[in-house]
Amino acid sequence: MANIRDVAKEAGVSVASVSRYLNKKGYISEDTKLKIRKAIDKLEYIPNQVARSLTTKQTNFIGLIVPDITNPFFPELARAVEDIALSYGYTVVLCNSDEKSEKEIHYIDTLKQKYVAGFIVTTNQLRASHYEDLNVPLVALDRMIHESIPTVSSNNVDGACMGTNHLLDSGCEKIVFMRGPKGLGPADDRLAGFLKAVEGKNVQTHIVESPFHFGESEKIAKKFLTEIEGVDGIFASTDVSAAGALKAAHSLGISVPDQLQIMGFDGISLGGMLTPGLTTVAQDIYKMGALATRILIKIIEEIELDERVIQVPVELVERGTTRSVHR
Amino acid sequence: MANIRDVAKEAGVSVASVSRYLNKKGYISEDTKLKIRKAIDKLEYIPNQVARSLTTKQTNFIGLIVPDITNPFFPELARAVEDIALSYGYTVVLCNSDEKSEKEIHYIDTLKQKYVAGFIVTTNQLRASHYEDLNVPLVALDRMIHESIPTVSSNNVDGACMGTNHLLDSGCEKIVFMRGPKGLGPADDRLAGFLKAVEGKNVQTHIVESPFHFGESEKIAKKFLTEIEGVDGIFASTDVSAAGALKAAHSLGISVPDQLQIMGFDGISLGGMLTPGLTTVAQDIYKMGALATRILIKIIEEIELDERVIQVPVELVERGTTRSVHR
DNA sequence: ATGAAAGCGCTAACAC
DNA sequence: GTGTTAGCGCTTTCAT
Repeated sequence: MANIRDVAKEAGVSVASVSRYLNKKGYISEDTKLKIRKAIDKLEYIPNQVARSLTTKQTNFIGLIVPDITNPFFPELARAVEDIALSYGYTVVLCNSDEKSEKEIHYIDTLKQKYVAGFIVTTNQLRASHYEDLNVPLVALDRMIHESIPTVSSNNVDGACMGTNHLLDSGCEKIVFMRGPKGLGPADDRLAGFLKAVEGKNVQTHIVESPFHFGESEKIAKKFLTEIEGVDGIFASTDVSAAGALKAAHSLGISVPDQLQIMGFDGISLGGMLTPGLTTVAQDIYKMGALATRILIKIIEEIELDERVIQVPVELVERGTTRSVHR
Repeated sequence: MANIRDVAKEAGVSVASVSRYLNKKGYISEDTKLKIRKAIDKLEYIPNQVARSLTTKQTNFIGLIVPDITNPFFPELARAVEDIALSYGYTVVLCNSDEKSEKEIHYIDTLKQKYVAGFIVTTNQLRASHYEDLNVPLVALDRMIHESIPTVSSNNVDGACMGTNHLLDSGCEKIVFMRGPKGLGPADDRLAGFLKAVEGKNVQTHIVESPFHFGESEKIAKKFLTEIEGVDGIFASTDVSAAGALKAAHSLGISVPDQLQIMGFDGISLGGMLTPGLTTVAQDIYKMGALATRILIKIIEEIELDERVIQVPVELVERGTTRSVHR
């Protein structure tokens, strides 16, 4: 493996020139450029990133922290992040925090020590102060951590409104809203949107808390579907929860969408795999990931940001768990 | 941020002693150990991994290469790998090759350059020679790359046999086997198991090729379900494919399991989310990931391996897409 | 425009 | 046992 010194020798120039050439910094004559290029080709030289990092205190790694890799929403997001990162020459390190703050801290510490270029964080187990002290480029994705940190998320309030209205338009009169964990940004916002949409309307509503987890959601849905009489609509804060609710309905012999309509939120591909297909408020997952990554890279490369907080619009995807409004 | 020199000075010893202490190499007296420990505590010293890597040419990163992060099988595998890796002090870099050999090469090159400790590869876009030249610890997971490379996989042949027999026992007389991509180890093995199981039995069989992708599988299943008369059983090589087949059946108004029984292979949690629940040949995904990681770490740390090729047993999980044998 | 040389923080020979 | 010191491969002042 050739190193920069070999290249310099081969080209008959100094290592400093080679370094300048590599980093496109400072002036070098066309002539030496050519010589260096030739030497690099000949020796098949590849710069050693580790050595470089030691001086620059930076790598081209981007840390992506997700709370639950087995929730399909996050792999879909990760894919987008990875795509964009790759196209800019960055490599993403996917870290699954399992919703545990120790793991999150561990990853942040480890990666920071390794001079990661920045983080994209889709979780918020930690207090905002923890991130603020970080002193490494950071963008929050899906969930806002703190106003001072650039954030890309969906318009959760509007999305939840939209979903609720669709349920209302389809004739629901007794809706259970399965809210996500308290204190979780998107979960709170979706609840807010729901409440806003039902306010003053002629509907009975119940709010039930449920984690973003299939099995739990199924259990919880089964419970309230048996305990509460006449529920004809469920709005779950997440597609995974909606899937649980759908499963619960099936196992109770409740027919969807005839007796019960179900609305999800996320737009993950799981929704299309279920039967009936899940009607959902779809986020533009790819766009969210892509946007967050572009923003992070701008911060890393010290390019001015146009906006620090971006809300990506959502879209209603009608499938089989709701009755068509148009008939 | 204190460095090793600061610690040495604070403790009144040389940097070499501190280094020895850190790496538990060579002898140092209890006395200096104590002094060093104190200095480290006082200065809150954390060794710089990058500097360390520059000399040792090794990091504690493990590269995990998966072909498709949106296929839930791989996140579930990744979770296991990550768990174990973390417990041994390694950090996993999850790379999604998207089944493209360029991306796979890119990741391997990039990470190798960064002195990754080793790779766990669950894909095989590249020729075996590519991996052999790698000269970095490597284990193949789920798919065998080459006999010379330690491998952890499921017993795909037996699993497929088991699944087929269950279909046969449940009364299937005309089975379509949806085989995975040709040349893909597990796909070929599962087909082999199927063929072995049906051999000499009184069944009609059709082999259809389908990628491990929901949408494609659905389309393909729809096609053969309309074209081939009287199919009463489908064995899909993957749960995701099975999910596609189930969806196809539903949309054609074919009732499962009464008219058509479906068997999957993988045991991912998606199977339980569907209605009816997917009967499947379940791999012990967590165990596979854990085993592969332990083996890789042994190779990295130059600990003797007991076995180089491990087949993890599979298990039949009966859910609703097949009729119970026991009635 | 180009080169010499001093680091970056650590490891590992080698000497004592 | 412990210390000195020469790298690891690169970047970056500072001269020239």
